[in-house]
Amino acid sequence: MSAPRLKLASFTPYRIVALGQRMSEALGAAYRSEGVSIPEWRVMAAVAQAPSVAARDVVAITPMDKMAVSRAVTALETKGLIERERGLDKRVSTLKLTAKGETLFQRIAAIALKYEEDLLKRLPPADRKAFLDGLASLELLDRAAQ
Amino acid sequence: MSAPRLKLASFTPYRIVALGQRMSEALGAAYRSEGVSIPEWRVMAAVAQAPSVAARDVVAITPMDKMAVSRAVTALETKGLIERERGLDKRVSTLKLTAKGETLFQRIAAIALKYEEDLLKRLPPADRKAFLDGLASLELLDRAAQ
DNA sequence: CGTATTTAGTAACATCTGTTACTAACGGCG
DNA sequence: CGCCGTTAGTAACAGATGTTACTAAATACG
Repeated sequence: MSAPRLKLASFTPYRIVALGQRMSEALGAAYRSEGVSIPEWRVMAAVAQAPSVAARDVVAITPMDKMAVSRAVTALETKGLIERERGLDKRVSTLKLTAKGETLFQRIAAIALKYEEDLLKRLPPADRKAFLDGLASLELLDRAAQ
Repeated sequence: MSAPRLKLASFTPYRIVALGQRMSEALGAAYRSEGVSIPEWRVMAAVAQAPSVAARDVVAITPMDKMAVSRAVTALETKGLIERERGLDKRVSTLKLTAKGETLFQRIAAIALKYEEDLLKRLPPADRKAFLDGLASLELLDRAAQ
């Protein structure tokens, strides 16, 4: 077989990245209109799903480095959406959403979940399962790769 | 049914974005070591697959805005990887890879294609097809959405 | 204990990216 | 031809992001 020539439109990693960017863009409208940036939204989501985590845990859970998390937390605190509490270990602060933050999170989450639902709903159930399974496999493989 | 609580790890758009980022990261090593940035690489790929395109076409083909393309083209020209040729319409320059650029492109493309192959190879053929079909559907749906 | 190493988080700087507004060139049409 | 709207590309600024190095606190261990 001839040397396959790389075409962007059929290069899987590129397609996934591009799709992800467009989804980010589409969802971004939901939280940008609420005055929340992407990294801030990620931190909110991470904290919402596991209250009282530390910033370091957010780094472990999300694809953000610790500086990005630090900045997002500072911004969220300024906006009154998140609280830090210093614990025994004086280096770490545990994070949780304020009431205001929780309300905002729920509002954005509802939009996000609806978006996901609309997207998946149009794939026939069998295809949907196949796709999600494939996604899971790639997540593992990619994580394993070098 | 209860209000589904958003969890990052099971939120499809997030998973796709995160996977894309990790793939970008993994592939990024290939061209960063050659002194080429992501936007530059995208421009090279776009030009390689359709020589003599104009910058505006690159904008149409890739998820980059015209400023990003402009900067990448300037950088690539400085590095001697790409050439511009002013045509009849003096506003547009057609782009093509130099010999050096072509060589570099092929070297990076080989790594990229190998990466893709390794990734897909581990999905059973049926699953692979299902996944790629699903991906295609989502690309369409997302494009159609609002 | 007390010194050495590690860890959580941030400050400060450099670089990259997005936005707005501009210039030059083209095309339409009176 | 000559004005007007449009298009390709870039300059210049603002804001976001990555990188390096630092501080403070905790742990390791002789």
